[in-house]
Amino acid sequence: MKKFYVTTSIPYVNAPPHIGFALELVQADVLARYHRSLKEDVFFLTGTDEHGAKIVKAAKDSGKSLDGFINETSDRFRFLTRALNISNNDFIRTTDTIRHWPAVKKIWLELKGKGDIYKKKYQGLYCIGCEAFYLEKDLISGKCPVHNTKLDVIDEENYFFKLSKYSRKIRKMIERNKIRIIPESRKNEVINFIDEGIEDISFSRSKERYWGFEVPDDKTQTMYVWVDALPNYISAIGFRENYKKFKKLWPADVHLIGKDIWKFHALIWPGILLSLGLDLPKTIFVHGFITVGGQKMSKSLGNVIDPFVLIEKYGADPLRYYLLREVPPTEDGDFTYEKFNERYNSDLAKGLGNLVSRIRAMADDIGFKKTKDKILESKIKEVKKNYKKALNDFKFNEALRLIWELISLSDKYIEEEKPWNRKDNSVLVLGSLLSVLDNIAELIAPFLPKTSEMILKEIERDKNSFKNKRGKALFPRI
RNA sequence: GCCGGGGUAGUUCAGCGGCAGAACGUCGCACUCAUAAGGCGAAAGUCGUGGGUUCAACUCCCACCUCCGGCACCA
Repeated sequence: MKKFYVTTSIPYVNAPPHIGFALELVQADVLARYHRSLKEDVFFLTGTDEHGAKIVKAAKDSGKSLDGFINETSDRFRFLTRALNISNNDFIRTTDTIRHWPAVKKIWLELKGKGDIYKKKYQGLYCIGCEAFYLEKDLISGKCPVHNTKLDVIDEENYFFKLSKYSRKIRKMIERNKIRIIPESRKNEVINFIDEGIEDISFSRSKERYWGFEVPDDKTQTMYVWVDALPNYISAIGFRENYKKFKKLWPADVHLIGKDIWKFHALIWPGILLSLGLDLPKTIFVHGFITVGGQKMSKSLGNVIDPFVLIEKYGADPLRYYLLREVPPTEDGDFTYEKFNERYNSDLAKGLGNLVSRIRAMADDIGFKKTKDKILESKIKEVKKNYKKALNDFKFNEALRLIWELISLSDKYIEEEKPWNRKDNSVLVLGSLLSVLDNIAELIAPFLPKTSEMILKEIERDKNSFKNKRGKALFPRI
């Protein structure tokens, strides 16, 4: 049985989830559900990233205990997967000392054993307010861009990972599509980046300044985010722990990732894997951000879109539909309530919802005879072929567009055949239409799982009559 | 500054040598099974600007204008 291992990034729990992460979850979910429908053995992982100075600060600001804060925020992400009807098989947390920590520790020791981790003096400009290091070029007239204060020059010894040792090999793998990068345009970006010179990367911080796992055999240092967070993709599937599971699932088929941190996934992560002697992920899919009315979402602008509010009001499927149809898969996409309402009304209420409703009502009144219409069936075949191609290329919006062509054709067919005239062929026309609905339900299942089920239930039939009472509208007009 | 991607209908975008396309929105017509939904039709574009190549350019080449992204240790 073919396996399919798909992951999302693990969002940082310094703030509750916003609609941007909902996008990533939903995209990953379509892939997972689609590959399950192909009878592949799918494993879909998501989780949360919970270490770091910013988390400690966010917890302090919230007045909660650190544990309370991270548990609560991580739970919000877990709830989001439920609310969005995400079919993930697992949820990993980087503070998990049973599943995650042993793997990270082993990774550290193996990397060190390979001679790829070494100590080096590091000098940096540190802002106490931000609890972060700054580069000279990011300063505003020599001061912290956030606090406008002088920075401390800090000398410390950290552990570094020999990323430079692997950069040529990584470049080659990316260039030859051994790691396939979607969209293709990003490929140049990382190759360029590598060509500008790759330095070794710091894998630890001093304990006072960074909250995380302690470096083995060094009580003064904690592990820095890269060596802690990136390995979630293997710690969750039993790296050096559950040999059978790991062997089956690794390498990942797709890592979904936002455009802000994708480069680390294409660079540091392969570096770690090469050092460990493991295969590299097959595909890195990079999505864009959600803007709101063309503006970046931010707390200070007060325009952050809370996915829970939309789900509460309209349900998961309308939000899933919007994210998958309106947002270009690998570009930034815009969210406004106007656009959301427009999509909802024109595509879901007046399109799919109305089609189901009119077919069901007529079939109920007039009757139907199970059959297939040649023209409709050939369109279904064509749509299925292109749909498959679209999904292989991660073109979620295109796949949906194709399904909606089928919906539109069905409406035309009804108009031409006018089954409400109760002609001799009306029962055949309605039978054909019910067959189309079966297919539509199947095709939308990865995108709108709940709606798919509802359609199937709505048209569930037994020879000449329906089993169920006519339901209410799938998508009431807004 | 260097590298890369865009600028096509009111809007979002597709097309990338051979009569400018789709969807949504707008307007009109006819219908009534359906969620006042669906169908048919129309209006709507100097394809960023200027030059060049070609029988033919939105498409190829050059220059320019303009918007956006990347140029690592916040994640």
